[in-house]
Amino acid sequence: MTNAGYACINLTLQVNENVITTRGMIKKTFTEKGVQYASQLALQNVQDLLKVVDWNLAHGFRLFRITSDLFPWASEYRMAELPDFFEIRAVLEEIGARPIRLTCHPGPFNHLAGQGKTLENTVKDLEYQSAVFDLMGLVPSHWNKINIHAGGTYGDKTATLTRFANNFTARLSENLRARLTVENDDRPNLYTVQDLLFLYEQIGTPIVFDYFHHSLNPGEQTEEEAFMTAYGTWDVRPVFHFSNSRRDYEDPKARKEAHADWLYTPANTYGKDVDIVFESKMKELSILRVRGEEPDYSPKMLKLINTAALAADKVGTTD
DNA sequence: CGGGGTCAAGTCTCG
DNA sequence: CGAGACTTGACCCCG
Repeated sequence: MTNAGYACINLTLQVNENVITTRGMIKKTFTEKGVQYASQLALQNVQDLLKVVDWNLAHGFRLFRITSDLFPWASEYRMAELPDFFEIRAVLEEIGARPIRLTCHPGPFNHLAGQGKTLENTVKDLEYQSAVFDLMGLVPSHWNKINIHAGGTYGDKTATLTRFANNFTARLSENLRARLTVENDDRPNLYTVQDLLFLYEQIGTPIVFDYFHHSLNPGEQTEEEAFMTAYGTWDVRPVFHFSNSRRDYEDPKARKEAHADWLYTPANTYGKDVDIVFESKMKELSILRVRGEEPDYSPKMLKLINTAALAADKVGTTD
């Protein structure tokens, strides 16, 4: 079976009930208010994450990518020193016990092949993500993937991926190593699925196949070939990413890398069982629409949907 | 209290 | 050579 999931934000809860999991602050505020305030925000974030997870279960979603911004300024303290740590941990444990596959996708600043401070920051950020999963009580495996891009090429893909592999082995904890995956990039100078196969051979990191990125940066492989290459690197059911092009379906002037608000084409899974995170801007609503399960929208939601739907409707009528 | 300018991090691309 | 983008806009100040 294929589970459908989406990334980070539940629009239904956000718009109607102000449920958000990414409360943060700018540097100035952190300097002024410190870990005390970070703790408050983190507690509210995890409490809201529990609501989102429960909403997902109530609506048939058993896959969800959590935000990597649950803990503001996480690199500047250890979670255990937060004033609200015990309460936060209790909520995380509750989340981890729910029957849903949780993943995360740390930011574009993570470069495991980087050097100096770049590498230090990367290790810190990735270890923090892994520690969150540990606190949730999740057994370390690719089931709960921590997925990143390989990062820049520094002018030499092979040398860079070799550095990535060395740092992976030398610098990361066992639990993090068990969770880390890499994803193919959308730009021709960055990494294709075929490029990333090198990493799999070196250190066994599975490849997250992103259909849309592949279409923009296919390398030598067809979609089916890249899909199968990535599929072969997994030791549990894979998680792949899917979205449609905003330029092709909603706005001819959009950047070619932009994701569409809605979903327009099915993902071909080539007869395999894979879970898919749909990276459409309208989040869970786009999946409900494909399923033909349009809920009764609140006036606030209708306003949001009408804004997003404009481009989509245009495509429909000019076809 | 709503709107707009601004915001940690690395690298690459585009204008 | 600076802005914008990336997996996700939210924070904070000012009028």
